[in-house]
Amino acid sequence: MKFSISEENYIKGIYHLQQHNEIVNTNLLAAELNSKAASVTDMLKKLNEKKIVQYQPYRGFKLNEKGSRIALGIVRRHRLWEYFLSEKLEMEWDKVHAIAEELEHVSSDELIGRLDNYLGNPKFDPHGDPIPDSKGNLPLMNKVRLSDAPLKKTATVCSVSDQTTAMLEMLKHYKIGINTKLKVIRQFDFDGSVEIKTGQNNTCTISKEVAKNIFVHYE
Amino acid sequence: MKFSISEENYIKGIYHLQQHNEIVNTNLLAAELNSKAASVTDMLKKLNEKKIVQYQPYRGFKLNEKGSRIALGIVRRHRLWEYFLSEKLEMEWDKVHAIAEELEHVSSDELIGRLDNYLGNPKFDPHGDPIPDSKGNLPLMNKVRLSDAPLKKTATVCSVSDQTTAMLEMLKHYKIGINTKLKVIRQFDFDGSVEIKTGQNNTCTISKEVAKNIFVHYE
DNA sequence: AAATATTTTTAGGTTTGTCTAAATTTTATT
DNA sequence: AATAAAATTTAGACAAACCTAAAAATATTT
Repeated sequence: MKFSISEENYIKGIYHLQQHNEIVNTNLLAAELNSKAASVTDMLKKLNEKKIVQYQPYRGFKLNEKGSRIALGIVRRHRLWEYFLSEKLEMEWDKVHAIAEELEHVSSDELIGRLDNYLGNPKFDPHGDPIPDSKGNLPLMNKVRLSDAPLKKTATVCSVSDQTTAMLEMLKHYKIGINTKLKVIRQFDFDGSVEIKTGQNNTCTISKEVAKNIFVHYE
Repeated sequence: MKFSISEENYIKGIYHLQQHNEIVNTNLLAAELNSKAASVTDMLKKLNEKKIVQYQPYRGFKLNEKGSRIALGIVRRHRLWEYFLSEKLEMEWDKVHAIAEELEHVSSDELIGRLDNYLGNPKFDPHGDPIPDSKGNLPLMNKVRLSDAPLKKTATVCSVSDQTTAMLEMLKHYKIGINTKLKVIRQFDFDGSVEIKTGQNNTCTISKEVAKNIFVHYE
C-alpha cells in the first residue's frame, strides 16, 4: 500500500510521540506537525479506515502493528539518507535533518536496499539514532544519559536527543560528538553538573541540562 | 521562488517538448504528462501568471528566460540523481529514470552542489544526456545518429534517445552501451541497416530503426 | 466561403489536505 | 454534583490539482 506524503508525516509523527507516550492525543500531534487539531482529527479518521491506527474518538490513538511497520520503514529511509548526507556528502549535522525529511518520501524498496548496502549497512545515523533494517528491526543498545552515568568508566557517546543548532554549538565547544570516548570524573551535588574527561588532558564541566541530552554506552 | 511538484513536472514537460518543437501546444503536453487538455490549460494560466511561460490562448506556449532557467535546474537534479543511482548504487539503466523523477523534486541547492561534487562533476548522465552545471550551462557535444555516421571511423556511443526497456534489451543483445567504441563497416541501401564492428571480432548488423536512436561522437 | 473537424478553453465537479469557528465531550474545579 | 475549563470533533470553507462535458476558437475540407 502506498501512502501520501501527508499520511507518511502523520504516521511518523505518531511514531515519534509514542517513544515518550503510550497513547498520543490530538493536540500533541498537531503541535508536533505544526498543524491544527481539526486537521489531525480528519487525518486520523482516514488512518483509522486504512487500519493503521487504533483510534477512539476523544480518547487518543496509537499505531497498530501494521502502522508501526510502516513507521519503521519511513524512519529507516530518513536515517539512511541522514547517514548518506553526513558521511558521503559531508553536510553539517544540523542541515541533514530537513533534507532527509524530503528524501524519506521517495519509497522505492530497491533504492533503499541498495543505498543501505552502499553505505555499508550502518546501524546508527549521524545523531546516533538506530536505523531499522529492511524487516523493521531496530538494533539494540543499552544507552544511559550522561547525567546518570556511573563514575570513572570509559563511555562512548552514542546519541544526542536535542538536535538544535544551539546544542550543536554547545557540543562543538566541548569537542563532543558521536563516538567520542569520555569518562565521568565526578558529579556535583549542588546542581547536578558533571566533570568529564575527554582525551588525555581535556577536562571540563557540563551542566546537568546538557548532560541529560547526551547518551553514552559502555562496552 | 519555490514550485510545487506538479508545477515542476509541467515545466520539465514543456522543456522536453521544446527540444523538438519551438512552440508547444496543449494536447502535446497533455500526452507527455499523461493528463488531460483541460488540466494543461489550468496549469498554464498559473505558470503564465507566475511569468514563467509565454502563453497565448489557443496559440500554444513556450518557456521564457526565467522558465528555461528553472527547467534546467530540474533537469540538472534529475540527471545527477540518475548518475548517482547508476554509478554508485549500480542500478539498472531502465529503473533509474523513474526514481530520479521523484528525487529531482528535492530542491536544496546545497544538496545538489555537494552531490555534483561527490560524483566528480559529471558532464553526462548514464543515458549520455548532458548535465547542466549550477549556472544552467549545458556541455556541448557534436553528436551524430549512427544511421548517419561516416564509414570506417572509430566512434564512441554517447547517448541513446529511446530509453524504453525494449531498447535496453536490444542494446544488451548487441553489447552496446554508453562509451562503447565501434566502427561502421557498411550501410545497406535496401533498408538502411548498418553493419558495425565492436571490439576485435564482433561484427553485427542493426536495423536503421535502431541505428537512428543511437548517437555517437568522434574525437 | 461554408461546412466540418480538430483543438482549446470554460464551466462545473471531485479529491486531498488544510483551516476557522461552533458544538460536543471529557476533565478539572469549586 | 454542578459548573467551568480544556480538549476534541463536526460543520462548513478554501486552495491545489485534477477531471468530464459543453462551448468557443481555429484549422481543414469540400
